[in-house]
Amino acid sequence: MRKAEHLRFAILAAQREGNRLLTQALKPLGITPSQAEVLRLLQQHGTLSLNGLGQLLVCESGTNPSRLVERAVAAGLVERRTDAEDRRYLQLSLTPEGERLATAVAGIEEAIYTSIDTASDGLETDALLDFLHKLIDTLPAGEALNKRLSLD
Amino acid sequence: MRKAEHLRFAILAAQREGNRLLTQALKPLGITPSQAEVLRLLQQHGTLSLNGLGQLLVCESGTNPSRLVERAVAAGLVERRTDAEDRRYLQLSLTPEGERLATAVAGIEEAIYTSIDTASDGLETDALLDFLHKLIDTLPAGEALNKRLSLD
DNA sequence: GCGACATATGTGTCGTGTCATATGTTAGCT
DNA sequence: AGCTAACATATGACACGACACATATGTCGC
Repeated sequence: MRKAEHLRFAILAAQREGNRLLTQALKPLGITPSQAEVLRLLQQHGTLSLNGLGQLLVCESGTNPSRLVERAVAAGLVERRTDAEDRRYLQLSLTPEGERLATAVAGIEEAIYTSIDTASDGLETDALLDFLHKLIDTLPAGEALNKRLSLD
Repeated sequence: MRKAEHLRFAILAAQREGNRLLTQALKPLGITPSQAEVLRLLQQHGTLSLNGLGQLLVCESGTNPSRLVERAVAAGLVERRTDAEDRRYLQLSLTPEGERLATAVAGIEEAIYTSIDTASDGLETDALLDFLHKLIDTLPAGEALNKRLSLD
């Protein structure tokens, strides 16, 4: 197998298994990885429009978070109001319950990052990031990631 | 943003955008990335059972490729016969049309690998592979990948 | 041969992810 | 004001991805 193919499948496998593990870890909270990302972004940014949220989401089509948010609203985690100034926009914000879950999510993510740190111990992670950014920087998910990096 | 989090999202973004690009590239053939993986595996291995196929699939739940294969059969790309020796097993193989598409897929993958080569030019890709394998080796998708590496 | 167990495959359900398209809202031009 | 373009959001359709559970077939001990 040529190296590029090996890399492609290794990235695919890492993403898929990471998502699976995160799904398990979040199951006690009753939410999915995508929903967790929504909660964390709203916690960090306070209020966002649907479009604004979409531009920060890596996990989901930034082009279409309608249904993702719809489920979060149905679960009582997110409030959705139309902006009085410009009725095209939604104002999304966390409910107290959403706030509580967002904090729980942060703890779970911490544990995951610790195990990533272990796996990358002694490795030149900057080179990996360079490589990945070369692949994604011009594409929507890469732009979402870069936007988040610049806001942190 | 801490580095582990950055890595997590970069891998997620790379997978998501790679899949999106591959979806576009495969659209003229009328198949999806997952179906393409099925065709390529059957082309390389001749005949596989559903379970055997699942153990080699990275892209899809190896635990349940029934419906993935079902769609490929419906599209006339794969033949599905029950094994006469042990009627629990299926024997999956490509139709001539499936064979033709599998070869077309191989060409498309070549183009992708060339662009991955460009992005990884001058980088220590072995370190990246080490890192990814540390993350996935004990998990199903990692085992599928390792099995494929050992068969190539 | 019979019954418990294991294995292979299928199905139901839910949540993504993606694209195309529809609807509602505002801004800008004349 | 009226028309049109741009923008934000919603919806329909289809394929994955994951999990739980159901069905069918084979194996092994008795």
